[in-house]
Amino acid sequence: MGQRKRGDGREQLLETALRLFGRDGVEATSLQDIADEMGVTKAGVYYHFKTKDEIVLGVVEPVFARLDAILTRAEAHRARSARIEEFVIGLVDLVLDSRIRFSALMGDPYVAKLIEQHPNLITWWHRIRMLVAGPDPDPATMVPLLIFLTGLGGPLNDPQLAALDNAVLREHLLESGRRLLQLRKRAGAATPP
Amino acid sequence: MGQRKRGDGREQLLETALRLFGRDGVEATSLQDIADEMGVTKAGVYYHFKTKDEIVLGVVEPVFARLDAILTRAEAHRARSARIEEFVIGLVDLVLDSRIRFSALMGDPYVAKLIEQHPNLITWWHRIRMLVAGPDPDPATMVPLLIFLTGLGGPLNDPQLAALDNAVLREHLLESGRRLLQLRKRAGAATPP
DNA sequence: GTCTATAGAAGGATAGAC
DNA sequence: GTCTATCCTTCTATAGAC
Repeated sequence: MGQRKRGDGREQLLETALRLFGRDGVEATSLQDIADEMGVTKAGVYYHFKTKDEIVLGVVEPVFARLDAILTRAEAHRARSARIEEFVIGLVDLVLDSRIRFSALMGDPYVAKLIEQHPNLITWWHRIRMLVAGPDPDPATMVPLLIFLTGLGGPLNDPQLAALDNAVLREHLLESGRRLLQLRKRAGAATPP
Repeated sequence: MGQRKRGDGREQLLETALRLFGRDGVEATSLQDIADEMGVTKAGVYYHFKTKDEIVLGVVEPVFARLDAILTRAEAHRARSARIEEFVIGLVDLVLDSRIRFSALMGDPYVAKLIEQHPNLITWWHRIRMLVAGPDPDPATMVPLLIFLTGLGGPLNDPQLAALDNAVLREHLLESGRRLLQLRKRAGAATPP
């Protein structure tokens, strides 16, 4: 008890912030904008968060938490191709779930600088690198990987594609990932001998 | 005569602005920042451009001009695959030439809003769409295209990859584009009967 | 938990001297 | 073509009442 489940002020604020960050960019979104959108005043926002950076971190951290879970699951596989496939699937689902353009947020300069200042948030990139490219990454692997990672958010910015059914969009994103990283259609079950 | 060739104030300013925009994002780059970087004052900047938007347009327009040329060349081909191949090659070269991360700038929210206000700049997207996907675009074509377009800038943000030789990086970018858009290795000359 | 009020810095933009 | 000086707005952030 003592724990409200929804509209929990803080949670609602983070949702609002995420929406505005995704639409206008972090730098262009002022605390005033967030306050207006929620129908409160700026001081009301400062009750929940001491600084703007704290809000941005609050928005970004859940994404990294899921990324961490995805990596842990992928790293458990023995075969490299299975690891990559698991990673791609997890990433696509992450992007689809938090539709608020994953990579637009991740590509945001404001967020990038914040991440640089938080060593524990930098680690995820090393882990992805290791997972996909191994200890000695070569450009032939890294270039497609980075295009996929950076490009994943692109289709969601297009109104027509964003309107697509989640399942349909998911298949197309997965197919693109498979093509880029050269995975066969299915790692496990399919095509029996 | 009467036309200075370099350090032409205006040109030098645009170069500086492009560098800062690419590094920190447009919104986070103030006219003060640009002035400081050039060793002049804010008012000095305002002599060359009446508003910040004018500077951003000045930075963006050359890119669109080249994009326009690329599209015109690609549209001249009869076969669809040849059109796409020509487009991919042109785009990769554009990104490599103006290394200042093409898609980071294009993905910038500030730039996006400016473009929306300039009808003649919106056209390019319709042309690409038509070129690659035809009059009735389907998701199976659009999703990979958007991933490629959005993701092209990714590798250039990675210090290790950005340090690569232009020719090497070019080949990897082209290969990624071919995989995503499913082009065979060469459209014309190669593999004779 | 939300408000009013305000401080203090930084932003875009202009006027006018040199 | 560049400067000083200034204006107005908006920004982050804080203090203190309700």
